[in-house]
Amino acid sequence: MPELPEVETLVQQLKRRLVGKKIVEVKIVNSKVVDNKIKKIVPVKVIGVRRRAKSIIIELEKGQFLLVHLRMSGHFHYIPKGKTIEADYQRFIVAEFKLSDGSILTHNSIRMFGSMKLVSKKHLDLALERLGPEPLSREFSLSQFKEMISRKKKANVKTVLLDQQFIAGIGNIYAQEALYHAGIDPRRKLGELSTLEVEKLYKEMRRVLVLAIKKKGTTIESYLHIEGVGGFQKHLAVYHCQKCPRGHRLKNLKLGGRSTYYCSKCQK
DNA sequence: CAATCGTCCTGCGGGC
DNA sequence: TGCCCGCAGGACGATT
Repeated sequence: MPELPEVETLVQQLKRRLVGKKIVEVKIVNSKVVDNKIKKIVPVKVIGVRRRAKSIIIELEKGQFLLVHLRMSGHFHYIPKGKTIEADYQRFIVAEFKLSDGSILTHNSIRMFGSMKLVSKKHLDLALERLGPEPLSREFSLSQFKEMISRKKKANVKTVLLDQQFIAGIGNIYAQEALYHAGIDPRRKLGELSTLEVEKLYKEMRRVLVLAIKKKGTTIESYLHIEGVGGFQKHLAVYHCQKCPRGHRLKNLKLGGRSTYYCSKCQK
């Protein structure tokens, strides 16, 4: 489930492999996931690659952008010139991009949930305008977080962390991890959190995200980055775990329709 | 205003 | 053993 750290990892890796090259050929296998219009604009040069929330933005010449959302199971595979696509990566290909240096980028998706759209600057801005702040941006201060929390007193803390309009890029893994490390029960209402707890949540949320980026994300089930598997799954405290780091048996409940692991002893 | 539900999709695990 | 049901998950709109 690519969330902020997984998408950030992919963006850094894609940037190194795509920027300055041209996409010379496109093969679209699943046009429900990948916009057919991309075929009409090749050859086209890649200007930049960046991230906003869980979206990858590939900037092309002439004010065109590829807006990519991987949802749960999307990934990329890069094949240098002269190599062939390994059998593992031939499965679930939704699109293939041939680059000007002879390399190939495949976009794969198991669940076919994601999307890759060709958009103008205007449509890009429109698609991203409702997103909340980036938790790791310099502008996202503790005082801003406190102010945001004070505006939604009745909402529960875990659901709000998953709300992309509230804060952008956090998903089911990192919401649960941040809450565990902050010692906060996921069912708590925002209005009940003490100043100290809000500060702890702010700090732990950012710490967990930074560490997860350093480890190139969490590989559980299908996530892969371009160079292999992530490493953060070794650091998970609660997500998909039986016991917390202090050895307590974890509880699981549904919150906002999502499975939620937490420790009733460590999280109050 | 907050929470829940349905929708999109397919691999896989559980149960019979 | 084999098959079928239902769950999982992110975003978004509609509904409660």
